[in-house]
Amino acid sequence: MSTDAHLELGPSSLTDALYESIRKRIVNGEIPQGEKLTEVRLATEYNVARPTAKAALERLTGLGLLRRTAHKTAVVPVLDEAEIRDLFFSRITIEKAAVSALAATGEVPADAARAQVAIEYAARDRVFENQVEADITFHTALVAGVGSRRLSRMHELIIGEVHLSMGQYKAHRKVDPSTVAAEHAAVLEAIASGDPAAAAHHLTHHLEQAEARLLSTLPQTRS
Amino acid sequence: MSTDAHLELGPSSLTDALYESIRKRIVNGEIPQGEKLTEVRLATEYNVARPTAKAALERLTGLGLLRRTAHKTAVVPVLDEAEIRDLFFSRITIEKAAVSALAATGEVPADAARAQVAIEYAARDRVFENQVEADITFHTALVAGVGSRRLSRMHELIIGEVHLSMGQYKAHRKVDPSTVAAEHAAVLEAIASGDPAAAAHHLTHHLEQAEARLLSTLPQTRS
DNA sequence: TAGGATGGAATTGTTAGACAAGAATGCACG
DNA sequence: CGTGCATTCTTGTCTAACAATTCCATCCTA
Repeated sequence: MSTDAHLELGPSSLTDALYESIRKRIVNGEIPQGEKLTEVRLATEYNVARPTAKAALERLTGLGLLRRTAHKTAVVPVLDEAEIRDLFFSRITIEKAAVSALAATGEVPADAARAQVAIEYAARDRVFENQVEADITFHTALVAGVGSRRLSRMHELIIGEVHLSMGQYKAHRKVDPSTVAAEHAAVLEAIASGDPAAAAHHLTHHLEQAEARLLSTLPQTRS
Repeated sequence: MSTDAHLELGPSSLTDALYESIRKRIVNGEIPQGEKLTEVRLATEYNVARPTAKAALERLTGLGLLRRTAHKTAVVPVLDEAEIRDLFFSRITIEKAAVSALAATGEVPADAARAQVAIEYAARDRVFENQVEADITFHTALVAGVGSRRLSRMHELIIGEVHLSMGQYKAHRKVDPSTVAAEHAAVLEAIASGDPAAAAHHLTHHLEQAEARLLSTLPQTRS
C-alpha cells in the first residue's frame, strides 16, 4: 500500500513555516518593537529565496504584526496608547457580538472550556508564554464557536496585535491569574445560561480590565 | 526646477494597477462567479510577470474576492444563501458599532452625506454601477468616520464581498432607489440627533432589508 | 460497457540572478 | 553649523527555470 504520509509534519508550505517562525518570535517579544526586518536578511538567515521572505513579510503585515510602506523596510509596530485603545475598541466590537450570539444558543464552545483549564495549568506552572497563548486560544475559541467564517477572519486581523502587545509589554506578569480565570468564568456562565446581555456585559468588563492592565505597563511617551 | 511629477497618474505600483483592474472587473460582474483565474493567463493578458499577477491574486484573495487553495487555480467565489447570511451578520456587527460610536459624538461624516447625494444622482441617471459604487462609498464612509483604523480594516475585509454580491446578482436593479435613500437618511438623522440606539436600529433594519433583497435574487440551489 | 488505474498536461510553489527606482545615510562644501 | 549631493541600501519588478502537485483524459481490465 505504501501509505507513506506525505511528510505533512511541519507546515506544508515553506512560506507557512517561515511565517509561523517569525510570527512566534514577534508575539513572544523575541523581536522587540521597532525592530526592522529586511527581506534579504531574513532570506539569508532562514536559507530561503527573497520572494519567499517577501511573501512571509506580506502576510505578517496583513495581520498587523508588521508595518510596511513602499520601498521601506518592514518594522515591528510600536503600539502607543491611542493604538491600544483602538485595538481594544475593535476587539470588544467583535467579541461582544460573538458571545451574544453564543448566549442566544446557550452553547459554550468546547475549545473555550478547554483553554480555560489550560490557563490554570500555565498559571500554576508559572509559564507565562503558555498563559498568554492559552488566553488567546480562549478568546479565539469564543469567536470560532459562533461558526461565522467572516467574524473569525476579522478577529484574526486584530488578535495578532493583541498577542503582540501582551507578549511585548509582558503585562501578564503583573496579573493575578485567578482574576482572569474568574472573569472568563463569568462570561462562560452567562453564555451557558442563555443571557446575551449578561454575556456581553461580562465580556466587556473583562476586556476593559485587560486594556487597563496593558495601558498601565506602557512606557511614558513624553519626549 | 523640473518638477516633472513622477508620473503618479495611475497607481504608483504595477501590482496596485493590476489589482485594481481585476477588482473592478470582479465586483462589476464582468468576471462571473465560478470563473477561474490562472496566474499565467493574467500575466500574459496584462503583459506583466507571473509573480506580479500572483501578488495581485493574493491581495484579492485577502479581500474575499477570490478563493485559493494550494496548487489550485484561483476562482471567483459563488456566494450561496448561507454565505450571504454570514456576510451580513458580520457586516451588521461592524456597521452597527460604527453608527453607535458616531451617534455618541453626534457628528455625521461629510463623506457619507456626499455619497448620499451621489446615490440620488446615479439613481436619476439610471447608471446602476455608479449607484452600487455610491452605496458602498456611503457605508464605507460611515465606518471611516469613527476614525478607528482597525474597524475600517475589518470592514474592508467584508465590504468587497458585499460589492461582489451586489454586482454579480444585480440585486440593485430591482430596488426602488428612494427606499434606499430613505433608509440611509434615517440612519444619518439618528446619528445627528445623538441617539446611538436609534442609529443602530435604523442601520440594522436597512441592512436586513438589503440582505433580503439580495437573497430574493439568488438562483435556486436545489440540485 | 463500466470502472479504476496510469500516464501526460496544466498550474502553482520555489529558487536564482539581475536591473531599476525610491529612500536613507553620510560626506563634502558653503 | 547647516545644506545639498552622491553613495548605498532596500525594495519593486522581470526573466528563466525546475520541482511538486493537481487535474484530466486515455487506456486497460473486469
